[in-house]
Amino acid sequence: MRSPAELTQAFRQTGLKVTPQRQLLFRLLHGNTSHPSADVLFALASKEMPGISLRTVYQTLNDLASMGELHSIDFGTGSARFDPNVTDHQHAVCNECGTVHDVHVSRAPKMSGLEGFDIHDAHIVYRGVCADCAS
Amino acid sequence: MRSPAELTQAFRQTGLKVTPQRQLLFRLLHGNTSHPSADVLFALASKEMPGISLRTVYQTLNDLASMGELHSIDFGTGSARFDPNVTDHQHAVCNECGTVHDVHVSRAPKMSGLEGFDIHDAHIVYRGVCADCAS
DNA sequence: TTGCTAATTAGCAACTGTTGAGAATTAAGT
DNA sequence: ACTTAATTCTCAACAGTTGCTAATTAGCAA
Ligand SMILES: [Mn+2]
Ligand SMILES: [Mn+2]
Ligand SMILES: [Zn+2]
Ligand SMILES: [Zn+2]
Repeated sequence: MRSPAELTQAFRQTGLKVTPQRQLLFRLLHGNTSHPSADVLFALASKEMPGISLRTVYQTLNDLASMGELHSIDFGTGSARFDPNVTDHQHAVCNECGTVHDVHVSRAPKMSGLEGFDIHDAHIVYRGVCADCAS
Repeated sequence: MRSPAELTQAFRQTGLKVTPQRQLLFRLLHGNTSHPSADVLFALASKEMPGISLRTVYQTLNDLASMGELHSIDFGTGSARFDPNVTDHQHAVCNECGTVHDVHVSRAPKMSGLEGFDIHDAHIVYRGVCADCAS
């Protein structure tokens, strides 16, 4: 995801308005590696801007996602997680605390057993126990 | 997933009863490679047994899953998909028609960027367009 | 075969995460 | 400042799944 300043330009160029609510979310998301849910972002945003609506949070997240600034990922944990890091990487999910960590694989694994399937994307999810929870 | 006959034994040994509803679901699931949702199974079951409850379908699926006979997989398509094939394999999901295909990878891909994470499971989801939808 | 009892079923309400709709507000170009 | 389309907020609706409970039933034992 680009910086709040760059996003401001991008939004205006697309005909989208830049509101205080959106600016706040730009700030909360930029460089955020915690893969927050909409709920968590709503809680964070509410601290700085009481009265902000959860609907607005969803709306902004959806806007960012459809602009390709954000990925919405469903790990099956009940709610979608949002990732401002749209560079190629994979994830490790802790079964104990639910945290999502960024990981990398050396090379995209080749698959077999399916002819003629045009792969657009491959996503690996590792599940297990993170270092913090192991102790 | 084991055969309906074997599941009958396994259920009784666990103190679970084997009802006509469950036997029907055993049959519908055994060897099924379509990764059906609860809804689809409910529709199939309803043809043979009108009046069967969606609740019962969920209950049986949950029982099978907690016995390890079935995997419940969330591909983010709105509803969980159930897979009676519990051997190690991966999946390819078509963005057009939503079908889920079984695929295999030659070797489990090593991840980097995270120390001390105890990996219990790695699941790869390939997304793209299947051969049928490409034409 | 019959009876007992705990498990199961069906039906429906409740729940969670997310989206739809619409009136009031506001960004931003003129 | 004025205009207007976009946005916000509120609240209802939605989908998938689970909780609850009275009525039914499987499976065991007598
Ligand atoms: Mn990430
Ligand atoms: Mn499969
Ligand atoms: Zn952990
Ligand atoms: Zn397809």
